[in-house]
Amino acid sequence: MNLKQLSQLLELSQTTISRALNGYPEVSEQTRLKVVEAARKHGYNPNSNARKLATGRAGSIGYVLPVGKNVDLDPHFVEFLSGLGEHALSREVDLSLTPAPYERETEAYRRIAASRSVDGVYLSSMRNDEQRIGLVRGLKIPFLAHGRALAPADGYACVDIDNEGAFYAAAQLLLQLGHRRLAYINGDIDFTFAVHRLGGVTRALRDYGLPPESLQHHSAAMNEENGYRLAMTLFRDKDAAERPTGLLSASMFVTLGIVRALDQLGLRMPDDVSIITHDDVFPFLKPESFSVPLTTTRSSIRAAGARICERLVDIITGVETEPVQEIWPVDLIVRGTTGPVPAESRPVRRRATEDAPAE
Amino acid sequence: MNLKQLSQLLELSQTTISRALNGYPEVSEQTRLKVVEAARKHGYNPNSNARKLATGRAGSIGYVLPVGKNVDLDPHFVEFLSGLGEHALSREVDLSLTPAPYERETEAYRRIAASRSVDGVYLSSMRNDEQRIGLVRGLKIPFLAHGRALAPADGYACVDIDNEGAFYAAAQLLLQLGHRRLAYINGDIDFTFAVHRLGGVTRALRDYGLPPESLQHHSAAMNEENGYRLAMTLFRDKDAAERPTGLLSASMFVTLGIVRALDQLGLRMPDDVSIITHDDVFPFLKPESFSVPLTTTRSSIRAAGARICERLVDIITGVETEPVQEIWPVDLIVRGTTGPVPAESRPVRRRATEDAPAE
DNA sequence: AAATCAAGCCAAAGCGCTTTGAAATTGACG
DNA sequence: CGTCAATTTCAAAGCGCTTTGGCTTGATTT
Repeated sequence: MNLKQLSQLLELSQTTISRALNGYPEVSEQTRLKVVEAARKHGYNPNSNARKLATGRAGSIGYVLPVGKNVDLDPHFVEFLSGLGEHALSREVDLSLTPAPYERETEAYRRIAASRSVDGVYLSSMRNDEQRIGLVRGLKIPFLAHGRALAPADGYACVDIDNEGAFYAAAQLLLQLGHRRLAYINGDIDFTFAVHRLGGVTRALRDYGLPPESLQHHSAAMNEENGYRLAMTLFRDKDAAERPTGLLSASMFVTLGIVRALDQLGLRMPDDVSIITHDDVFPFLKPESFSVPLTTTRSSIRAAGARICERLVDIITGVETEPVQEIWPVDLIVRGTTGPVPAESRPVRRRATEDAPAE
Repeated sequence: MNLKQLSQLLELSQTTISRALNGYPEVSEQTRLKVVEAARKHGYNPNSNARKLATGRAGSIGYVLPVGKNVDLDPHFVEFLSGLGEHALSREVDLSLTPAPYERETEAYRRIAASRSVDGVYLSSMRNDEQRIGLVRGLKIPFLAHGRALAPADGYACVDIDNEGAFYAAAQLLLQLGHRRLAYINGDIDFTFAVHRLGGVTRALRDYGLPPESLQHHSAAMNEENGYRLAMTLFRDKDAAERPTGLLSASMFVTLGIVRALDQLGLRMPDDVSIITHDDVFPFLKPESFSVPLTTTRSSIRAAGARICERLVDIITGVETEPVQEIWPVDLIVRGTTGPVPAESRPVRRRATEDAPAE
């Protein structure tokens, strides 16, 4: 059943039917009711492709899905999607995923732009050498970034969490607890979130008068395996006086690996090592799900998904005009994996004030 | 730049351009080259909506994304998507996600069907009271199921793994190792995969002459929390003679919880308890990532995603006509969490043959 | 009673592509 | 040189919707 058939059935013009169904005022309430009723009864649904062609609006937002034999999507993507989907529902938009290998991303965006198959896109997993912002802007696709680029620094719309502040706070807590030998198992440093987080940690060190080299920093994909491997290099065969006492971890999957390594080495949290982990909020694995409940920096990626959908629709519909950079604060939640530095590891004091911040 | 403009530029008809670009034989190789070159140079890409309208083909496959405040997408969905996306790339199709709360699923499929926004859909998370197969068949949307329904038993196309066989094999191994007090922490029994798996376990018990009641069976959403909670009810305050010695787990997240509980209770794998876990293959958490490497039943959900894309496209294009039910075998991989039943738990033998299968 | 106006409806022109059926061009051949 | 078939190109008719601009009404104003 299409518009023409329905119009013949009701002995009304296609115009009137279309207007009645789309809520235009030029049609009497009486006819509208009749039309709506008939449409429902005969199961009429407008052909979305015809509508898209006529209006130029796609009614969907796009995402270029990175694929490849060795490309792993972020496991938190399901949570992000849940949030996005929940909001998309209320705005009646669909989500269109265009798969593309990293090397052919540009091409994918060009096709999306030229084919007008979506009204806007969101970008995520921002990299240090981010090219996409300039690209999609040039292609005139409305867009919203999840995360920030290093350059351009502003002038584009984004939603991001305060990664710098979060890890500043986390490092600060460790320092306040007396820890001086810190390590950070970071995510892939090609991504800006990892750079920002590292920046937060080093700023905290600086504030405490510690040189940046005092931090043992490792960068790798955020999975259990790397957590285990890097924790092993940090702690195996090290005696209490030299190994780190405060450890920052980029994700709970990483921390799973760290915990396995510590167990194996007979090190305990927080007695031997204090750990703070970033938690994107993942219902299948919670910070309480660890032998010792994790102290975390927490920010719901699901909420971010919902917000990104909301704002992207606003940008598309012209409700939001100025490019706002929305930075969310991150909670630091103290649970069981943080505690005072172990006695035998306390730095030898020369002056009584050495433990205090440098300023 | 649209088709008309390009045709004027080249002083050729729109017909010829369209044919040249789409590889029809009615155009000389010489003109085709000229056209393709000009299209590339001027960045011409056909408007996808116009094309969809004209051809009736959407060039995308659809999925109804379950959303809701308390709805959690399966974390393995990212892996499934990776596989799907990888194959979608080679077939040049996009993936369209239509969010819908569970109660309004039917409506979503109806809209998809009437609006012709996708060429076909795949269904997943098949439930016992599955309605969707009849629905989409009635709506004449080409479809492929990931997983099987209980009814109808056949007559529809699907890709599934041999859940029954996998858990038969797993239970059998435990029985062969002498375990007689088995427990199974299953996924939500509303889903058919959980029913099939339970069926496999009970069949194995039957083959060994054990009554179905001898299995302690728990069903719950597959996350760490439930794994911990249910393992606690199984093992806490139970002495060695009454607690289960063989345990089956529906997912690695569940097993994380089980392991935490066992650690806390001071029970060891495999000395006190043998465990077999189902592994969908998740790069962020591998069976080797446990203090004791997990014995698993393994089947790559990523491979399933790729295969489902492949077959769905075949179904849409008419290459596949008969509804094939494709059931993949599942590997049983023995690692460290399985071993012989502990001595003190061995059943008192009355006859020497009691350990052998009943048949 | 004529003039004005708003309300309600309609015909028709797009949107940008594919595809049908016919026309023009070419080359081969008697 | 005319004929026929094969090759290459084209004009035009859709695909199913939205939207512009105009046409009828019947009511209200002057």
